[in-house]
Amino acid sequence: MLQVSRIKAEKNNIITALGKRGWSSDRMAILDQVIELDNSRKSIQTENDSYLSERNSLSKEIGQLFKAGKQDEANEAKKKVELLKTQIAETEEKLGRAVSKLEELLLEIPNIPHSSVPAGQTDEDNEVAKPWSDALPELGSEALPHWELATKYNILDMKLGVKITGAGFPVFRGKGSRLQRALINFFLDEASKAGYEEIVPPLLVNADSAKATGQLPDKEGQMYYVEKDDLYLIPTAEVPVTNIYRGDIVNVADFPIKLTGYTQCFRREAGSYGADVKGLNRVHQFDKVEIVQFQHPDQSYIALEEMVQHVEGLLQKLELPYRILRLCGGDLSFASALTYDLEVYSAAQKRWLEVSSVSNFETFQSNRLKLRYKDADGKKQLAHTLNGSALALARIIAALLENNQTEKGIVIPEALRSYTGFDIID
RNA sequence: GGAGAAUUGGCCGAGUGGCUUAAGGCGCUCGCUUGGAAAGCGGGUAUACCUCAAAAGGGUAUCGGGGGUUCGAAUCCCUCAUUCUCCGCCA
Repeated sequence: MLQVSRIKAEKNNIITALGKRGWSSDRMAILDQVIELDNSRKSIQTENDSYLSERNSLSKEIGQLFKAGKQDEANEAKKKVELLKTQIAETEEKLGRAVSKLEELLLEIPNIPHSSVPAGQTDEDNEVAKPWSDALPELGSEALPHWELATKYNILDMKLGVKITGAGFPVFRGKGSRLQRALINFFLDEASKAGYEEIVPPLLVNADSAKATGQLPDKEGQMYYVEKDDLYLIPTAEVPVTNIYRGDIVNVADFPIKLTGYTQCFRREAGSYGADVKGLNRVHQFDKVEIVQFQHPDQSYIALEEMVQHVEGLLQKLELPYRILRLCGGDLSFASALTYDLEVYSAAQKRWLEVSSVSNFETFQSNRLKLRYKDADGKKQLAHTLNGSALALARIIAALLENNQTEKGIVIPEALRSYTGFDIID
């Protein structure tokens, strides 16, 4: 959520920036609506505060009059307050309406893209920030996609998931299960080495948390919801981990705050079926290690690069061909100012699979979180938040299975062998 | 799940309708004092919003959350949440 003060101060910049996201000039009218509504909100509040102030001083007077035994004067004053109360009820209702309408409008405005974000509408327009310079792996014609390899080696059973739960809930078994666990431990160890504190958060969150990181109201249909307890299953560890600092005022000296967490992630992905989402390409439940940083605004873009490098390091150790995309304005998520997607080449499917998305949200999330720090002058400022997948398992496994298939079986990359305890799946 | 008790500032804690501008203490911080330190003494020490060109100052709200009663609520009522004790169930 953008701050109203920023919309007022930087309206023209914001118009340019939203243009990058493909906003038409009609939609830009919302900015003026916000400014106008905020001005009227202020004048209503000023009015209301003066009524409240009057009521408070009259009430005090009444108390003193009663004590002095001046019943008549006291009753006179009571009548005045009686009138004021009607007035207050009216202005308070107006104020409440203005505040909620303002918030409604603000929730419709996405984050301002960073200056380096390329213009463009769709994923076709994303910029390849770092291409894969070597030759892409070529497999023979007998190469199998991961869902067939999974059956061949009995390490993953999608049909069993259908029986137990429904479509999109994979069941890993045997070496597939071990591989899963190995990757989780590998990713967490690497994050710890990079200075991230490990967190095991709750997998269900309340509405306040979901709202603070932007899942509500924007992506309500994306989350599984437990009605009886009014809780949401997390779509990513970002939600509970980022909310650790909701409402906090931290010390500048605490920056950078670096957290990592492994969780299972649950996404309804309503209405998506077809070849693109076959096997592990898109599932309702998957495992992911997430990295999160809270940063001083001056440092956040340095941190973003560092996070991308961390994820690159993981892919290098797993010996997977990857490329890095800088998302264009149209493909950028609602809350993000700058996002790098890391994609891994899946040799059997002959396509790039997104395995990580690393973003700087600047103050967009922290404004909802109310996460602040005190600057050198003791003034409170919003912190910057960043997060990235490091990494999402399902698609990594898909790529590992496909790219590493040989006649003898699926070869486990060197870096993982101490975690898996075996070097081939056969 | 049932019964009872509780929730006050960074922390402890007083406060049963107007004397609260939330006492007192601890912590933190600044100053005085000192050769230096401790002790002592004095000051400061929540958040959001409004007002003000800015600062200073002023106003409003917040005593777990929400709602209500009242001229007036930390205090009374309703409701929800959380914590503790006991019972039940349980990996």
